[in-house]
Amino acid sequence: MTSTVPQQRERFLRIGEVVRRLGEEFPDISISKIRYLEDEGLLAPRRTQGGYRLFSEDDLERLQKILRLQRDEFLPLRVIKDELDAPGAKERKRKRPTPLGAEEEAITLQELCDRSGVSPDLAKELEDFGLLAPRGSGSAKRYPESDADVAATCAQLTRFGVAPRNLRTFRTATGREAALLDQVVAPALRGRNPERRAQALRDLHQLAELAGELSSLLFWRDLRDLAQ
Amino acid sequence: MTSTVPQQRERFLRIGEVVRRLGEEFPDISISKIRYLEDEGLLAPRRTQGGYRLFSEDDLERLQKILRLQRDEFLPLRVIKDELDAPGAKERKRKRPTPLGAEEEAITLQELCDRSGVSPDLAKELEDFGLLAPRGSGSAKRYPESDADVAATCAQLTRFGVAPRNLRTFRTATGREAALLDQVVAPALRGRNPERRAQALRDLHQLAELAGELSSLLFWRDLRDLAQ
DNA sequence: ACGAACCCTGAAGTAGAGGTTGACGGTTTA
DNA sequence: TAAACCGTCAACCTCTACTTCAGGGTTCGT
Repeated sequence: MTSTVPQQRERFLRIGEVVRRLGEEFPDISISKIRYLEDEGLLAPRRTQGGYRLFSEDDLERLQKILRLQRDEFLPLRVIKDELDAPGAKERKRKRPTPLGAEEEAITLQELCDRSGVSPDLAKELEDFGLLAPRGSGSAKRYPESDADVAATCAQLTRFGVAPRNLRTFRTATGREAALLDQVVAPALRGRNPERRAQALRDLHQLAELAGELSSLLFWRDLRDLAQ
Repeated sequence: MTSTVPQQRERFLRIGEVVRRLGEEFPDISISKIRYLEDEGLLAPRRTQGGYRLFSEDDLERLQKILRLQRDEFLPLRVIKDELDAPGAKERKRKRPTPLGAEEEAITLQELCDRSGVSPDLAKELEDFGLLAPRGSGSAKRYPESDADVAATCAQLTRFGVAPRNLRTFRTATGREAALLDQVVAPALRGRNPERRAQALRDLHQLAELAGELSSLLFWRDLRDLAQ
C-alpha cells in the first residue's frame, strides 16, 4: 500500500547513530563491536551504494536482543545466533491453546500467508499433507486461525531440512491421540444432558493437558536416547 | 559426631580416580582441569597429610553439576560458582526440558514408585507397554529420572479411564517423531567432528522445540474439531 | 567543489577465559 | 624400594570477543 509515497516512514540509522541510541542501555557497545557481530553472522543490515551500513528498526531490535542475551544470560554468540535464527518456543512462551468449546476465527489463505510469513506454495503443500485444515473450498475456503501458527512452525522446520511430507508424521500422531481421548469422553460429550456435556468438556481439557505432558516427556526421552 | 566409629563408609577418591569415574559422561575432563577448577574456587576437596586431594561423593556431585552447567547451559565459571554458592535463584531459572547431551540420573523401581506415587503393578504394566524405559534387568534395572514424571502422568490419565494399553499410542508417536528429527541431524551427530556434533546437538534442541510446538498446535486443533 | 564528519575493509593486536604442558619433586602402597 | 600416582608453579596455548590502525572512500551542507 501507499506505493506512490516514497517510503518515507522507514528511517534508517547509520552505525554511529545506532551506537548513540543504544549506548544508554548498553554502555559497552561500540562501532567495532557491531561490525564484529555482523562478521559473525548475527546481523545483516542493508547497505548504501557507497557501502555504509543502514540499520532498520528491526535490525535495532535484533541487536538489542543480542546484547541482552549476552549481558543477562551470559550466552556465547554462537548460541545466541541459534536462538535468534529459530525463535522457537522461547519468546511466545505458553500460548493459550484456545479454549475448547469456543468457535475459532476463520481466515483466508491470503491472511494465513501474511500472518505466518509462509509462501502460498508452501501453504499449498502443507495443506496437501493435512497439516492445514481448511473448511469449504474455492474462494470460500477458510482456515482456522491457529493454522497460521502451524504454518509458521512448519516453515521453520523445513528450514532445518525437514521435508513437508515428513510432517505428516505429526498430523497422524496427534490425530490418533485425539481420537483416543475422544473415546473416553464421547458418551458424555455426545449425550443430550448439557450438564454432562460441560463436565465432559472440562475433562477433555484436563486429559488433553495430561496427554500433552506425556507426549512431551516421552519425546524428550527419546531424543536423549538418540543423542546418547 | 560418630567420632568413635572410624568413619568407614566415607570413601574418598583421588584425583585420577575422579577422572576415570566421570570420564564416561564428560570425555573432556582431565586432572589439570579439576585442579584448575579448584584454583578458581569452584571446588574444595580435602587433602591427605601429603597434600593429595581427596574427593567425597558430595564433591563428585558438585563437580558433575559444574560440568553439566558448562556443557548444557554454556555458563561461564564465575556464574556457575555464583549459582552453586547461592542455590536460591537456581530453581526459578528457566526450565529447559532437560538438556540433550546430558546423561540422566538412573533410579530404581522403588524410587520411581516413591516419586510418582504409582503402584508397582501399574509401573509394571506401563513398562510392558513401553512407556517406561529401563536399562539393565533383574536387580540392576534402572529407570531414567524422568520416568517418574511419565509414570505420574500416566497414572492420572488412567484415573480418567484411559487404559494403559492405549497409552502405547503416545509412545509410538513420539518414537516416530524423534526418529524423524534424528534423520536430519544424524550425519553430523554421529560424525567424529566435535564442533559439528555440538552444532548438531543445538540444532536438535531447536528442532525438538519446534516439533513440540507443532504437535501441540495440531493436537488442540484436532480436539477442537472433536468438541465442535 | 570542498571540507568536516562519518564510514569502509583488512590485517594485526589484545585481554581474558579456560585450560595444558613440563620441570622438578614428594607420596602411597604393594 | 620401585612403580604408580600426585603436588606446585610457571609458561604456554587456543578461543572468543572484541579493539586498533592504516589507508582510503562517502555524505552532506554550503
